[in-house]
Amino acid sequence: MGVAERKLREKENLRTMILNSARSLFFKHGYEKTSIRNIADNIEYSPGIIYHYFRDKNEIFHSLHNEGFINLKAEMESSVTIADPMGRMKAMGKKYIQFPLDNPIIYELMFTLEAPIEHMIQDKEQVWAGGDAIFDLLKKCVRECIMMGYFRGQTAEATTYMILATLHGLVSLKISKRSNLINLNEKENLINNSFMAFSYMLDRQ
Amino acid sequence: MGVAERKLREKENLRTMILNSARSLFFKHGYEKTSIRNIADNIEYSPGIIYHYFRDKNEIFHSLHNEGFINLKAEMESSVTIADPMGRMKAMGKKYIQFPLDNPIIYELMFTLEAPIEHMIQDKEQVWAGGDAIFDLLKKCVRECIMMGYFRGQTAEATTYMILATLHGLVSLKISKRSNLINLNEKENLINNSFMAFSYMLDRQ
DNA sequence: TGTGATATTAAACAACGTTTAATATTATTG
DNA sequence: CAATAATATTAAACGTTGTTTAATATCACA
Repeated sequence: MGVAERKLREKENLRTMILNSARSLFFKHGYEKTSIRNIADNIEYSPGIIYHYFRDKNEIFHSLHNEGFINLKAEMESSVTIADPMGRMKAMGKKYIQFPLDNPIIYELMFTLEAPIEHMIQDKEQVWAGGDAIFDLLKKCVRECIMMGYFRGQTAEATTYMILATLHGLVSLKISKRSNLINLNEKENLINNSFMAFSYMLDRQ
Repeated sequence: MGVAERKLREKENLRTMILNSARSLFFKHGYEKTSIRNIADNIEYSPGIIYHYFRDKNEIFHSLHNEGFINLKAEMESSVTIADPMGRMKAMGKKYIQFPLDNPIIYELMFTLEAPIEHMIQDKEQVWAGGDAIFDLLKKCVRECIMMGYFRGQTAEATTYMILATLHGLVSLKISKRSNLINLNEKENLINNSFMAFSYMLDRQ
């Protein structure tokens, strides 16, 4: 039961406890194997309590997904000081790739799973703040690159989407366990080498 | 003694009926909202029967996933006649992109969802025939491109993985409903324009 | 001290994937 | 043709799941 012990402990923000608990359980056992009951057990409350702090499971996912975007953006912005637009682009690309390698579960929430998006649809939210922030960060950089003669004849938006797609593709094939299954001679550093092959092409002017 | 054969045929029929039913229900209502009971209802059998033809739900997913790879490969191979390697590469890229736009649910099974991969792991299958086939098709083309002076200093495997990642990224952002949410001035033909931006870079020699 | 608001829980609901044991159907043999 | 063996199919149950309900415990304040 654990109720008595729990009451002795400090009862602070339960909402935060739920999120922390959910996050760590998702990390440990994955999304599919973590239930509301597991989360409730973990914080030593009954399952029903979670619905006083979140409308449904999707809202938990949506919260963690937002959190992820804040962290990813911060990572990428650490390269903002690089003056050369193409150099900055590559640096941000590297930062982008590193994020899902360090936080695969959160990244899945941010870019693959339906749950956080479904929550937005139910809420009639039209703006995807997190995704827009990342896209705009890249787009600004692409615009500067175009002014320097890169991506001749291409629009900034299409180019940005293409770059984001490449970065996303590189890591999402890994996260979905596909890259491990492909028959390869050189498995070592596949993502990094592929990013280099991409960088080579980016340099075209 | 054609009895045994007829029995086998009937058995094959029901197996096929289950797959057809599953496929069409997934198309109509999506993966999460289609249950074993729905499939059984659809073919007018009891739910239990499905477990005489498939070990579990993952095996159904795995079967459809294999089917998808056969179709995708056939699509891409229709460009095999193009002599110029880079031209062939771009043509195959276009075919690749079109496939998930026409078959989003199946594509999700092929490259995103865990279920078919989990089935392979349980079966101790080491070889991902479908994925390998697509990768090899691209890799051959990349090798020829390299011989013609493209992708200087890059390995064929890393380059192939990069190209596959880009193609996959372009469509998977769409399938996961992310591309619709990004704030864009030109939503029209986003994927095609982005593929053109990619093609522009491919041409670097 | 008593009352009303709030926090929390226990219990139930319908649906899920899956397994079990029983039954219906078919094939084979005496 | 009848009896038995083999197979195909089902009904019912199990332990989950996310979520809702109504009851209860806890707390702030009159």
